[in-house]
Amino acid sequence: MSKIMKIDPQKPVDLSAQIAQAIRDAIVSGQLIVDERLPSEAELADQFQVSRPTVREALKRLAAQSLIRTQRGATGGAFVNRLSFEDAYSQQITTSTLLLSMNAVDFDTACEARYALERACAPLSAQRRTADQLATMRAEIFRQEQPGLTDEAFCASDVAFHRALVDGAGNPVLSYQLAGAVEAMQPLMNMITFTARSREEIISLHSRIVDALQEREPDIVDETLVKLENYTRKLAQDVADRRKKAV
Amino acid sequence: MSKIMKIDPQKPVDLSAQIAQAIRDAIVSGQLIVDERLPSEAELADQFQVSRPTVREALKRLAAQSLIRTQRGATGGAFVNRLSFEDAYSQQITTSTLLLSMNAVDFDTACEARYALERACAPLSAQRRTADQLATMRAEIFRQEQPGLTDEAFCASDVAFHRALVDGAGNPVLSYQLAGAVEAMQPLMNMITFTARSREEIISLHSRIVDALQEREPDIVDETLVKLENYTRKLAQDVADRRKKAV
DNA sequence: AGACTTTTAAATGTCAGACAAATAAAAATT
DNA sequence: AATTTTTATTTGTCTGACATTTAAAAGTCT
Repeated sequence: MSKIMKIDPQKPVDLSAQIAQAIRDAIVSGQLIVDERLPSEAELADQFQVSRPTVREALKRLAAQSLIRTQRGATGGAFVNRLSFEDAYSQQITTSTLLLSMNAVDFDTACEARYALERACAPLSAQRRTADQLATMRAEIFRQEQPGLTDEAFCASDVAFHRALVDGAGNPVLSYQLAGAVEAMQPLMNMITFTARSREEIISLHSRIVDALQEREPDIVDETLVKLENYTRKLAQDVADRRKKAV
Repeated sequence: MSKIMKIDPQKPVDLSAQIAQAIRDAIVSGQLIVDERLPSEAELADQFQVSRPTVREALKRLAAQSLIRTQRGATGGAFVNRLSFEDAYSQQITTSTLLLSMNAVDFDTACEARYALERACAPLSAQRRTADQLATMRAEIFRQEQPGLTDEAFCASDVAFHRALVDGAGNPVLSYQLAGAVEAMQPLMNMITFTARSREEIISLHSRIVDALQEREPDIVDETLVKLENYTRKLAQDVADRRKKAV
């Protein structure tokens, strides 16, 4: 392999991290292309003048970022992985969720971002939504109406509803970008206890959204999302208030 | 450590990947909290009944996802890492960039998503922008006006301009979410050759945006972003047309 | 007693060497 | 020609050892 990748053993950075960074740089820069095979672990160890276990550790770093996949066998090895929308989606959700919880992001901040971004989809979703997506949204509304549904399941259904709404925009980049925004809020939403009355209100707003999408009326989608945001914020505020009172 | 984490050696998944997943699940679920120390490598090897190198590989997977950080020494070990906005930002940019390039996402799709999301920031940015952010945007406009600036530098300045615009919304979750959208397009934008005339037009639109932000006029920000999107798309289309002609 | 230096112990980082498991391709067999 | 077996190569995992780092403990000096 003629790709130029270097590490500096004098640097106060672990060798495995340096090797991983060098390979990542080669991937990001296009020097290593999708499905291309990397040299074997033994060859990489030679090239970087380190031991094989150190190379393995570097490769595990890359695998954890979905940048490579490995395969055993005669024609095995490490290959540059095509980062799929699915992988990216999943990473996005985990990252967003941790980001919010670890940094104690408050409900209002998260809610504001989520609805701002979701409303950005409204025009495209009104234009491009498919019958399947409408059906998904209606199925989720139906689920939300079921008696005895736990709050957790209600929240999960809410997420599914909004995902279908976002997917209606027919832009995979948008769907990916919004994956975190919508799903990261689930833990925060799980703090809310949804009374029969609040569920009814949310379901009513969901229905209005799906109707407006069907009729291709983005303005109504947008203003209903605003209403939904305000209502959700109020519910969260009620929870916070009740907590203050209980202390 | 009383945290329940299990792996199944019969599963066709690498042991190190399973161990990493078990620890990640414990972090995501809140069982392991920020700054908490994990057991030593030797202890983990005991607990999971694997060798220490296998534990190390698992820990490298987690480190690559910024979920843990390790430290040598008597009181060293692996600690649950607080995922910072900076880390998340950086990951987001890398992921988004690779996603677009590896999946051959076309310019229009990426552009559409980016501007839809950016326009979602307009009302908040108009409301909350600071003098610093305005100054940053004006500095970037000044840079863009400089003669002899390479196209690459022009694109980088464009990114910096739009980042300041997004940061003006004063919502860190929004800034994080949009990091990918704005920066991932840089490689795509780098394909465009900006003539003096096109730069002039872009700079003019940038100026109008920053003026509208200063005057807190979100509608003008919005419609100018639409113009910018259309103009950018046209430039990219011109490049594509020229490529077709050259074949 | 306080400040400074040295030693200690415990952890991660790296290495060498060996064997196991998986896998496709080549060779042998039917 | 189709099927089975063998081969070669790779990754996956292990054992064992040593190096480096680091904070804390112990020792020394003023």
